Amino acid sequence: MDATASKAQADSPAPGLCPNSKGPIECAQCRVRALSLCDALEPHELHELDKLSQTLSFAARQTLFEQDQPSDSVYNVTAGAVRLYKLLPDGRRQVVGFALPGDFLGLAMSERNVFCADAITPTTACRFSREAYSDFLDAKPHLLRRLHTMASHELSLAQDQMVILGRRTAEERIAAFLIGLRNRWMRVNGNHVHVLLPMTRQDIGDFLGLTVETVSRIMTRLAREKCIVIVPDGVRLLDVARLERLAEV
Amino acid sequence: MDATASKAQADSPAPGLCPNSKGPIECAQCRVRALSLCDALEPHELHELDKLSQTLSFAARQTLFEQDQPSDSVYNVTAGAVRLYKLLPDGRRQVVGFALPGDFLGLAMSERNVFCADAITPTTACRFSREAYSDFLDAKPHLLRRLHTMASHELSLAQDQMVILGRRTAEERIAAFLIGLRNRWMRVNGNHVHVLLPMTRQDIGDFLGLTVETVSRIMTRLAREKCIVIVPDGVRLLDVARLERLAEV
DNA sequence: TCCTCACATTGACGCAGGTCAAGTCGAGGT
DNA sequence: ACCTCGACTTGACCTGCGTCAATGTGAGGA
Repeated sequence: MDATASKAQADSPAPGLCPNSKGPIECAQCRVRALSLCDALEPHELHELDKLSQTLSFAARQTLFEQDQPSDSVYNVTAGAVRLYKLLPDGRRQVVGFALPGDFLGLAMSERNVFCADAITPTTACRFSREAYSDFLDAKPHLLRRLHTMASHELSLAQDQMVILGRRTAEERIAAFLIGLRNRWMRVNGNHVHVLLPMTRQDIGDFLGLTVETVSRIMTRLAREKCIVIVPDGVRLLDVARLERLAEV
Repeated sequence: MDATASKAQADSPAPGLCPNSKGPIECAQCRVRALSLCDALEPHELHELDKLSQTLSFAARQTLFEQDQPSDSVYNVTAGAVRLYKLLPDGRRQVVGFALPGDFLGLAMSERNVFCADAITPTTACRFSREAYSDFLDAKPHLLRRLHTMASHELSLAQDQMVILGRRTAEERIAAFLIGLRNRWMRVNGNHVHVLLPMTRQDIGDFLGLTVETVSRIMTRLAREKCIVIVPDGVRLLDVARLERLAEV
């Protein structure tokens, strides 16, 4: 995850990005292609795409883009983890999602970003200018179709999250979060029980509509009840069946 | 709103629809066209669309479609109001949205419905078979683009709702709901202060993650504080500025 | 090696909103 | 005119989670 390149960048919200100007990785060799939008493309199209994209590295905490700013780019996350959140005027925060490798940021199709995005861990992403991306889409209706399918899927996930936030207890929220994240990591690294949690408890709380303290208490309780084990970089799931029962849609 | 036709139908979840088989209204004359997906079409395309669609009437409480059932149709609501909701196994309910005239149901692009939809008031809607609709889309990339823009917008609204559910007080939720609904009705009927509430308090509660009692109490309080007036079919907004401050972002 | 600082955990206590229980009101049916 | 039934309101009480405060922990820096 290219720590040295990331290290060179300021740990500030100022976007001091570090273009690798299309380093060693070509779209055709991309590790996360099968997970992402680009999977809809033919080899010759991937080559076109190569020329439009730029590989960037972000240090932990570095901003990809900020809410309400003009949205001039779209991104495909290739490594690391990104948190997406909205801020209220008084500082309350709602995390609307976490982007993992293979996830696409730029479904929004609006002039300005509707949320902030910043790297949780050192992260690499493919950047496309919105203009080039839009032209490319116009030329490839099947890509647009795939994009629309992805947006529909996102919408459905957002609605599931509405159920979680509106109608579930703290314990159910944590269970749903762990199961959901496990299923997403499985696509990336295949692991069924070891769930990486690169985000802080605060991030989890802001995603689930809970406080840090509640997240911590519930996780401790689940651990005490032998449902999970808390490990340095995440949790190991012991009783997946019980968690799934709690998370049950 | 064709009460007699609706009346003939069972007040049950069984879909006993009443096709008007394209009665008096042609797409070109449709009152809600400017608000809806179809606005992206040329006159000759509207004529094509006519042949694919079917106008249906639904009685209050009648089901348009149910969660997890195969999704064989998409709808464009032309009159009335529809509630969209998800059910948890234990009966808890989360309303994920309300569809008003001009709204499109069928962005989901999935094999099965991801939520239930039923009419709140007598409702009319244009129905398209998903197959015909999908073929039509394939032939009209600009329509797909418009659809994708709509889906993106929906996604953004769903994320706003996540903020409401995760990080706002009961009073702020009600204020945001009233302001949001006012803005939507304005597009339909132009009224700035009279907000129709065809849905029950229970529906509002299930949308905002509150109980009926809390919805009722907060509305009474806002009325006592001369912020709104509760009228038989909805509310009249007296202090829009204050509501907007409460609802802020 | 020790210091620092952000993150995490834990405990004591408070309150917004949930729960339970009466009413009130109004539209439809007979 | 009366009855019914669902929607709405209101009050009294309770509780899950938030708040506040103290403490633990471990990675990075001097």
